[in-house]
Amino acid sequence: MDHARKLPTMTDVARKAGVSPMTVSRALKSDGLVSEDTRARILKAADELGYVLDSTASSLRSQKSDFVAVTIPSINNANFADTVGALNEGLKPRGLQILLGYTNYDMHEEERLIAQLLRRKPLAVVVTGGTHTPRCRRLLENAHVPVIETWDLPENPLHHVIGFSNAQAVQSMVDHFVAKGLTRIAFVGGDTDRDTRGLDRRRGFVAAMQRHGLDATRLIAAGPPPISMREGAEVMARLLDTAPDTQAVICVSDLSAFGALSACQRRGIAVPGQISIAGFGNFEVGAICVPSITTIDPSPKDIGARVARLICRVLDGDAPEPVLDHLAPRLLLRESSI
Amino acid sequence: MDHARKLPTMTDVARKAGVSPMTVSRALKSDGLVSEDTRARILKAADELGYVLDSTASSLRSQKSDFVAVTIPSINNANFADTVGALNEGLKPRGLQILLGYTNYDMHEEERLIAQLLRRKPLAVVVTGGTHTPRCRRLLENAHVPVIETWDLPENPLHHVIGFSNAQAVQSMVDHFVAKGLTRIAFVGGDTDRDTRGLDRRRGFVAAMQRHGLDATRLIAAGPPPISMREGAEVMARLLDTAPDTQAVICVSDLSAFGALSACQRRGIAVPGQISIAGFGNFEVGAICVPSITTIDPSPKDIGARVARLICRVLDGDAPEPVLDHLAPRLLLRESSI
DNA sequence: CTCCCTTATGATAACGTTATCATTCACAAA
DNA sequence: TTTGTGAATGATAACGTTATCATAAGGGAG
Repeated sequence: MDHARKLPTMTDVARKAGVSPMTVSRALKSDGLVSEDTRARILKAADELGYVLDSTASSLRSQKSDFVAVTIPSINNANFADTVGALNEGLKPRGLQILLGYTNYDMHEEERLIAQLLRRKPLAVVVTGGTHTPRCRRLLENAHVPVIETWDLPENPLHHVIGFSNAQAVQSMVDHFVAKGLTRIAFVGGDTDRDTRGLDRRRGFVAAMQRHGLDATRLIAAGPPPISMREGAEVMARLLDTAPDTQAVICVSDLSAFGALSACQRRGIAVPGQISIAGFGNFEVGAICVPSITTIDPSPKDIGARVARLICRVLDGDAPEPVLDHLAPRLLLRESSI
Repeated sequence: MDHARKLPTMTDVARKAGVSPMTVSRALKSDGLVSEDTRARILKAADELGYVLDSTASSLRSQKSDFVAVTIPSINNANFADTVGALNEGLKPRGLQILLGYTNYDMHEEERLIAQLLRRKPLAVVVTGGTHTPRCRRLLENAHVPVIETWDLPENPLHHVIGFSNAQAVQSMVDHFVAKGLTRIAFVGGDTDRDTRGLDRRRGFVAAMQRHGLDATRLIAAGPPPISMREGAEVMARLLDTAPDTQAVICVSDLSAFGALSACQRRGIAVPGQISIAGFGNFEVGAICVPSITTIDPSPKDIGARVARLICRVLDGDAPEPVLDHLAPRLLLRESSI
């Protein structure tokens, strides 16, 4: 491509249409303050020149961007993707553009990313989770921008929160199994502090088991996040070897739960006949597979839609108080558990 | 948050550090032309003020952004997510920022998106697929920016191409089944022109069947894209009712293939005993499920990595000629097919 | 016919940074 | 001593747009 050639500017359009640049600016943003035939002439000139507005200059002069910065742990996770997708849909009518970053489940990467994203002067910042490095918190506080923490209930919220308690959700799953008479329950998930949501789920498991006076030591580490189907299968195989009397397995996500289910199928272990399996996240695979997998639905799209609505409210000057939107994920009982 | 307060600028940092703004600018980008103690003083002042560089102003003045615009059909597709993830990794060392947009498998939405993204003056534009609206093509040509089409082999490339022939890949799958002695083969996929890659796969199926002198009319429409596991299951149920003598099913993606497999399992149909199933994309679910699903691996991460490398080369002034990187997806034979 | 108000347009300056050229100073070579 | 060289820093202007204020033309009320 010819990099050398200079792109046409508003001044070029103005000259061609026989008006001032200011009138071009007004015409392009449908100000209503331009006569119809002038506007038509300008649009025609712009089209013929192949003119494209320079958002950079526009943002600099008007001192406002149309960016919303968003960080998620991984792009390749249907839950977070659903949240971002719904957020994107909700922001589209306003012409807002998402600036997406992946932290790779790493708080320091999040810090680096936030520092980079803040340079664009986003209108709002949406982060996944409520645990951040001190410098990351400082950066966000200094930015004087609305911040929304999601997928979690932080102890010390930075600002707005739209999330749920991961620990509580898993406790409800434990309660359900215990009510069914199961006592030898294992938890499959990560044990590093990288995936804080995963750790919260694990904590919820331990707390609930202890509350019921049950042994909470069947904790199977599955390595660093993301914990995929493959890790779920490997870990389940290990569990079947070391603790074959296990009655139920709660997995940190539906993906690892599906892997666990596959491992059982390969060994001819009946699910839920011999062992019950549950996941987290209501991924599609868990609804379609045979048997379908009991899970907890955190409504990722709902989170995204709510974030979008909150951002719109804030931009309208509404919502002066920090919002705390505490969601309650639903338990979905399916075929994989008795 | 306090929106009113003005954020500190380079001038504020300069005043505090007792230097000129120009020196601050140099110090912040590690120009090497600033003495060590001056730089230290400046960084300290910047930190104390909570200063964050304004990329908008920087881009405007230097007339170059650090954006790479990327459009993909859907955020919630592990294949495209893998490509974007690898692309992101490859661009990170250069400090480039991906500007991501979702076309929702709609060429007109792609056009709208490209028009919006070009306003940021991206350094390069990466699109999925090789079919675009005329205006979209015009926009990209006028932008004087390197364009890379991926996941496809366009007939009339805009510029660079890093992709493969979807039709050819499916033909190799048909050839494999025919070599195994199967003749009554069905294709499950969309029939709208929205998902052009899906249509190409369908065309490849028809062409290969005809080449073998076989009946190519077992084409099962699965509605508009994205075609998910659920649609795969529904369509398979329909196929088992209407054409129970089908020996093999090739699905437009592993997701629909997994849905088809589940439908068979619910009906007690043996896979591959009674019917063989194949997918496309090498999604994780197909590798883990029981039986694992025969598929074609388009190496999404490889595509992303290659795109990143090409962009870096172009930015280095290398690669004056349009690059045509023709990849050859591999056939992965698994348990779901004889 | 004047006055005021509305509508359409223009002139000017400014957003925060950096490209570019200019200057200063120290120090080595002649 | 003069001259040359390089390193460190500063002064100025410019990137393309739009906020703001100013102006001109038209039209109805008095």
